[in-house]
Amino acid sequence: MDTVVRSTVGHVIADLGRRRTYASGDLLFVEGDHSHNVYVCVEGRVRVFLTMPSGRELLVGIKLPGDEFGELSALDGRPRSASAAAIGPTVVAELRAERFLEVLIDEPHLFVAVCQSLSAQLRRANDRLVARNSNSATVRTGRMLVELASMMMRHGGSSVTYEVPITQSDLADWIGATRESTARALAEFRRAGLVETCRGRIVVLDVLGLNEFVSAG
Amino acid sequence: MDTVVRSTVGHVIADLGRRRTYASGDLLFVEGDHSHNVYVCVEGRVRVFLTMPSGRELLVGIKLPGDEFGELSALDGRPRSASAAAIGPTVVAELRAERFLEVLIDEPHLFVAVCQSLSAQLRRANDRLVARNSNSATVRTGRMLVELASMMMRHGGSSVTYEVPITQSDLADWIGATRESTARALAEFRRAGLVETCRGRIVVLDVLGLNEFVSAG
DNA sequence: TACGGTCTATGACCTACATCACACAGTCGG
DNA sequence: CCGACTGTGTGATGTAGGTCATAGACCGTA
Repeated sequence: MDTVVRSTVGHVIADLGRRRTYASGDLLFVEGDHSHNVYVCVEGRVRVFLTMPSGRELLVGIKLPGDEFGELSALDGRPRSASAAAIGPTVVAELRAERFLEVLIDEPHLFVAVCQSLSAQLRRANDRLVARNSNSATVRTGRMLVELASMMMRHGGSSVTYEVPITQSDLADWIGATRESTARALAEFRRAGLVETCRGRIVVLDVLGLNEFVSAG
Repeated sequence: MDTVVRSTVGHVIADLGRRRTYASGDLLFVEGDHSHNVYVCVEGRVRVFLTMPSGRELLVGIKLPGDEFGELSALDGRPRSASAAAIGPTVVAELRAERFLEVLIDEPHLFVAVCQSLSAQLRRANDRLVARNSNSATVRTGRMLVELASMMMRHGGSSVTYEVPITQSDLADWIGATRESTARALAEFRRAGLVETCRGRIVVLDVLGLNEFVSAG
């Protein structure tokens, strides 16, 4: 039920919006921009991230096909609070804020869906705030890996092991740690036989085990 | 304009809701609760906070008269993501989620306001995430003090110096640091002649100076 | 006015992590 | 096949800030 409603928002944007294609790494918008379009991911993946003064990035979400993003600026008209970039070749649908709002006003049930999406993001942000303050870098690394593995699962990963296509630098940026700390955490997981690492990707051999590992201590 | 719209949401809740009075420290709801009421602060102040595994708290917002809160659970029906407690004697209006949603569906422009409120919270959460990763405890302490002083200003503080009625433990919990770190930061500010400290309150002698202090380095 | 509770202040550690530094392994273009 | 580049793996070292310990100030209350 929930997903039906949510996908409807995506569908509306997909139906009314203009298709756009991006190559890997292309930026859809950048933190501070005064653009107010709203997007839905149609094909591929989009990463939404904050840039810290140090220049490092901090992942706030990965958008998969059907997920909408960029609503914040569309809703309140303020500058972009985050940047968005394509992970691999990606197709999105782009809709102007004015049109988006018109549709929402016409269809209050879509408004509920949008609010729920915002709520989910807010809950997630709070979780991360707590995680950052209470978990070690190792635990955060493991948690993020489990999360990414689950995401792969959701999107057609069928094997028992999950290949997460990501560099250690990205992973580090995303959990708010250094590349080195992340590498050390991965080394720990590797020694425990939970993951394998190679250039550009991490293979989670035992998702449950990894989850256990970072839950217990 | 923005505030007019926002206050309307508050007014609706205040008009339709049931008045409730709380004493200092009383809990309105607790993280994990399955209640779904939405609130507006009518008189006094409410602090909304997360509880970390360590038992420490983390402030996510202070609600002043006119501010609504508790919308998340009302909107998505999920358990409370945070706890809310009265700071000093407080009056709020409480409205059932179902009624709240009915009104929103009837009045789409209120929906926009709610979305904007959620957006603002999300932006704020992101800011804190970045702050936590890039600023020292001292800087965060100072920033929070400046913010609290401004809040006092907004609410009738008229003098050049601002008395922030808060214990160091609370301040520490709110910025995600220990009481000791916060005390040391305050000692630094005190030596610089920017603040004075006494039992249960901090007097900001020079808001601009403090702001400068934590902005520059 | 003596006592328990709460708040402030500060010193002495000690760990988690960032920083720096370097070596090595894929991958790509010429 | 050979640099150049990008990614990985790990040691050495520094440090911010957490933890622990202690002491004094302030406040309510019996």
